[in-house]
Amino acid sequence: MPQPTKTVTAGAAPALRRAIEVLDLLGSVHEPMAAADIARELGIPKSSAHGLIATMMEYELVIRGVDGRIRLGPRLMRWAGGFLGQTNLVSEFEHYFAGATELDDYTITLTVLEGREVVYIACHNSGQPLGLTFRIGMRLPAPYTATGKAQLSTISAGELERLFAEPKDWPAPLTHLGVGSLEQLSAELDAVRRNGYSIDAGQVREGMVCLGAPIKDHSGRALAGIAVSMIRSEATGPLLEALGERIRCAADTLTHRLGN
Amino acid sequence: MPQPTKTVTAGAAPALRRAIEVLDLLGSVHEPMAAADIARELGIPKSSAHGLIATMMEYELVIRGVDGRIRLGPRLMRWAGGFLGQTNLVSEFEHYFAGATELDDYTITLTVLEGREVVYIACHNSGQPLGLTFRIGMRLPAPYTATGKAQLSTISAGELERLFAEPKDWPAPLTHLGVGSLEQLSAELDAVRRNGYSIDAGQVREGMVCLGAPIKDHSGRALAGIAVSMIRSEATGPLLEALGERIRCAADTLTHRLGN
DNA sequence: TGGCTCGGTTCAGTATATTGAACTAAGTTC
DNA sequence: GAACTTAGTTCAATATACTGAACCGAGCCA
Repeated sequence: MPQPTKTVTAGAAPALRRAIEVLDLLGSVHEPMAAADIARELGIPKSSAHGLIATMMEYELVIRGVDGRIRLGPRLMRWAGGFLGQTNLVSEFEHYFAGATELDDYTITLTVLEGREVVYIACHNSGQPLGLTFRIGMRLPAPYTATGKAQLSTISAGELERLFAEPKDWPAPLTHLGVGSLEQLSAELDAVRRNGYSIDAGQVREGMVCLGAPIKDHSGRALAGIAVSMIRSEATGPLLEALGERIRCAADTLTHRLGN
Repeated sequence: MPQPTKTVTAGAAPALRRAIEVLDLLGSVHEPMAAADIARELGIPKSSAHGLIATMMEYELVIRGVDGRIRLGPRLMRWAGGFLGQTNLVSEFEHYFAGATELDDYTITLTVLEGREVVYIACHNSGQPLGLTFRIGMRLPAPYTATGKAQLSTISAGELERLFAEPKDWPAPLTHLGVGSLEQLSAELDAVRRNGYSIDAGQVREGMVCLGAPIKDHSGRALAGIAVSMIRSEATGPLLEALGERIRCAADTLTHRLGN
């Protein structure tokens, strides 16, 4: 009975799978696409794409612009609102940092891990210019961000390997400091586990330093990550260590408040 | 050939339709559900729900909590980010109101119309307590909100009737001031078209007054709505009129900046 | 403890969703 | 302005996804 091929069981709800692919595609290119382009890009028959997109339009998952091209629709915002409302992560985050006045001058962010990327679900941008304003819904490559490394430090070596073994799995570096190998990443994650907090020193943006820590579920796996960001010139040794402790402590408190 | 029943063509991509229903359901109840509950609630066979949910979990559209119950997953945030990034509505909004310092003390919101509701896609909450903090992803019934009325004022009478003809179509009022009939609403929308801005005086929250205006596309149909909110005691006649003009002017400018 | 309820999972048969091919229409090029 | 390319749409035939029924297993109550 050899059938060990881990084929992705492509035999259930194909319409749904394809719809997901369409939405991912539209989300990754940053402009609308013609229906025929979508079909070509995904390698599905034109007629199938046609029917699928018609149904998706009916529900406003996608909308057709004035030029006839397809773009993401507002229904997606409704679901995102449901996700944010269902998890109390965001409200706990808001509440906690509303009370942490000594961090008021820093930019604080909350993300969830999504594949090889982190997605920002809450942001407190301080007045201080970092060369980057975090926004809800924004995505960045996990291995370069502080929140991403914090979350990756809680998954198993096997899972990590599955995510980042191949060079093609690696997102393009954002600065010349981007890590590039599984060994390097996994050594760094060891350090994260030892210290209790993660560091991104200029891997996302030149001149920006971020410290992150994971919020964990009952099993110890990361549910989300938080980070504090500052400009490089401010990131002196003692302050860095103090803030690292601070963010680790914040993550632990939030982990606890969420019942874990 | 009598087959005039506008049956919702339930013969295309049923898996997708059902997945949408599942996500809507999970988004509307504010807690996780057991798979069997979902099947019962939607009136679909248990086995179908099982297969569907398995596929949805594979893509992290939904996730299974520690108690085995199903909740919305983080993938939805990614799509929302795509939607927000694709439209420059949000960035134009941010940019415009960042420069409008005379409105700094007011709460300003941006919504899109989604069926009978508006969804908040950007919010500037002022310090002033309104008894309600607007949050991204939040939904409110369109006919009670200023942004909703502003957007409804741009659709045809026929469409309006299709949305709100039946009493059962009306969302539950949020305060004792909620409108309740199509006639009343449509008279109010006439006034909105005359004045150029819409008013919600205590229909969303007792003691809160909001003024809204529509951002339009090339055809004159609303693309989004913006509103300014204040507490009732502040909403004196002259100020109200000035702010109404201001928000209408802001909406027109944004309409123009978006190329319409 | 033993029976019962209810959630989750599996599987073969059939109702039906997908698709290849054919067609229209609109833009583009020479 | 005519030929060509390409997007959008339609439809019957068939490959296949959904379903009903049956099977586990855990929790609950008497």
